[in-house]
Amino acid sequence: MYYTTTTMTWSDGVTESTQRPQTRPTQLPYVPPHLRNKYNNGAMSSMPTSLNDDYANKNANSYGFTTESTQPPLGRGGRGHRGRGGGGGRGGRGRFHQTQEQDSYNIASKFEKLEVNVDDESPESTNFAAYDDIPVEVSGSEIPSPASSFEEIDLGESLNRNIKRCKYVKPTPIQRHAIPIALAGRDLMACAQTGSGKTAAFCFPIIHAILELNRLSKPGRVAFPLALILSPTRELACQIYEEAKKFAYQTRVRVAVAYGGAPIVHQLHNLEKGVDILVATPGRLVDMMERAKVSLSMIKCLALDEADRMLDMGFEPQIRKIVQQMDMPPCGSRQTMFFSATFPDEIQRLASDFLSNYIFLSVGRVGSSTDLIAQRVEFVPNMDKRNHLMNLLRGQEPNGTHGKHALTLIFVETKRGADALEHWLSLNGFPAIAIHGDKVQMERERALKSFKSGYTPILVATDVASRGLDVPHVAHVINFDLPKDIDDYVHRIGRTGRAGKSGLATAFFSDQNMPLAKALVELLQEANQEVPLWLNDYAKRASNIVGGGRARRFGGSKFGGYDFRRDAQYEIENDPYSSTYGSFDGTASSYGLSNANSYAATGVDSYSTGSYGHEFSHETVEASGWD
DNA sequence: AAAAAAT
Repeated sequence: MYYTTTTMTWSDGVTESTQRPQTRPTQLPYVPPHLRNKYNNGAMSSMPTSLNDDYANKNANSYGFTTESTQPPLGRGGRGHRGRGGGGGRGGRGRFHQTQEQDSYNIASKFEKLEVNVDDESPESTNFAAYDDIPVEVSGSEIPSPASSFEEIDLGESLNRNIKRCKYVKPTPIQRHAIPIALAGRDLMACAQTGSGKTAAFCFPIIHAILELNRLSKPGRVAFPLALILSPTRELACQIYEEAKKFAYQTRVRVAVAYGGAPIVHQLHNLEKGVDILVATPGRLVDMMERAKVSLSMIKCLALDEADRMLDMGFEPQIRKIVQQMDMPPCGSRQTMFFSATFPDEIQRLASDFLSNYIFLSVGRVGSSTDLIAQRVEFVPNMDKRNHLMNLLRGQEPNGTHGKHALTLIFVETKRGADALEHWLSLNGFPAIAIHGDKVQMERERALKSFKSGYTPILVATDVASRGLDVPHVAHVINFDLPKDIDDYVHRIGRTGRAGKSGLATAFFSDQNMPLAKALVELLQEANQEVPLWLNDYAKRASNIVGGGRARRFGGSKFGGYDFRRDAQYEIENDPYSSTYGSFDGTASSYGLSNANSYAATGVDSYSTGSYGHEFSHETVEASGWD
């Protein structure tokens, strides 16, 4: 139906500088519980509920926000809307789907630095043509129209200036779609490969909204950030922080970062100067909140990067604590945005607890964006891995792939394994360095810097480096040990082939990786990669052993390009209270805003037809090639 | 059994 593919060229704004204060291990002052003051929670009743009331009023998607003053708040913690699950009853109710055509893009390939540290990378190898055929999937109610240019978006004078400074000429696909959604104040679940401009996609609207609020944070003992961005690793938090600072340059919007492993006093000192946007890892943030140094009571916007990691078993309790058990405004009276390259069903289900009537957006699924990455899988028994690796590395030396502009990233399973392999490579004359979570933060950052600069063009890493990290010039990702989870594989190989450049990913498959075989085969097929015969055999055997796994329904989670709500019919049938769809029908009526009304009220009527306004049907699902 | 994230 509306499933169209398109031509585009782009390159993301590659972040280069990571100028951070040097970290020194210091003793942190212990704060006994009775001194950990409770912050007062009031004084926000006069605050607008949406970051973007102004925008919301101009758009078709304001309900739930602009109506806040006269309407009850949306369901708290995502449970509220489920209570209304019984309402409605149309076939395919509350489900919608659309795909849109893209224009061609022409983006300056380099991010101009506003700071020191100039790295003379050139875009000569950027493969623009490889970004043809980027499919975009959007589902949700009343979807804002995508923007084709930054002029059209018009984020205001100072932001426009920064966009020019960054040499962003045209928005990337994720930016085209996500920015209007975010500006409309809507909640969002977005799938896109990191390195596709995601950070800018949520930073620009956040900064814009804060400027519109015209209520910048003042210095004080307790920081009241207006926006919170969460990251699963410290390095990624730093990276986002650096980018956000560039975007907020000369806007008077203050950005601060909070992460562990570095002395908290510096971070606290920075907070006291006033914070509008706080970028944080969960642990340190909780620490600061318990010390009553940060209150989330003023949060208007919450963004989670690498959201699927943030909601996995290890992280979920911390996220729930931050989002649901502290003083953060409830779901529905804040704006919430999730970004990730992969979004498994279970995680989508969890995430929907934190979202209110959200839009699902997926840009660039595997068949398109990872054509840039040539994937190879080789059968290598554990015993032979080191020798095999050495041959591989020797083989790429003559090609000049060992130079500054061609880095090799090797993933291993364990921290000990990372150290061991680093040591062994060094012994054999390969300039390698390891990064993992057992190193102190300073070593981690030093390793990353050494790798980025090409001083040690081989980085041996655990999954600490698998997500979000943007290192230009990674030409080769080697999965020395394959991960257990196919999504981790996706994130790992995503460290290469970035910014429109091509990359190579080699995996060493051993007997232990049997459980991964099936998913790996599916992934390779979807990415138009050659599937070794032996791997196919493994996949068949594995699927017999593992028990015919339909664990990942429709294989849909691979590149996240699949709104799990489409499968909700199962739950609707079985249990009306578990329906995620109740909110859509329910919201419109309980808020007294029919679609027609809201369109009329906002003067946006072009969405009500065809490609934008319609609900998605089985027809469109089939047309889009799933099932 | 493993990695990440607070001290």
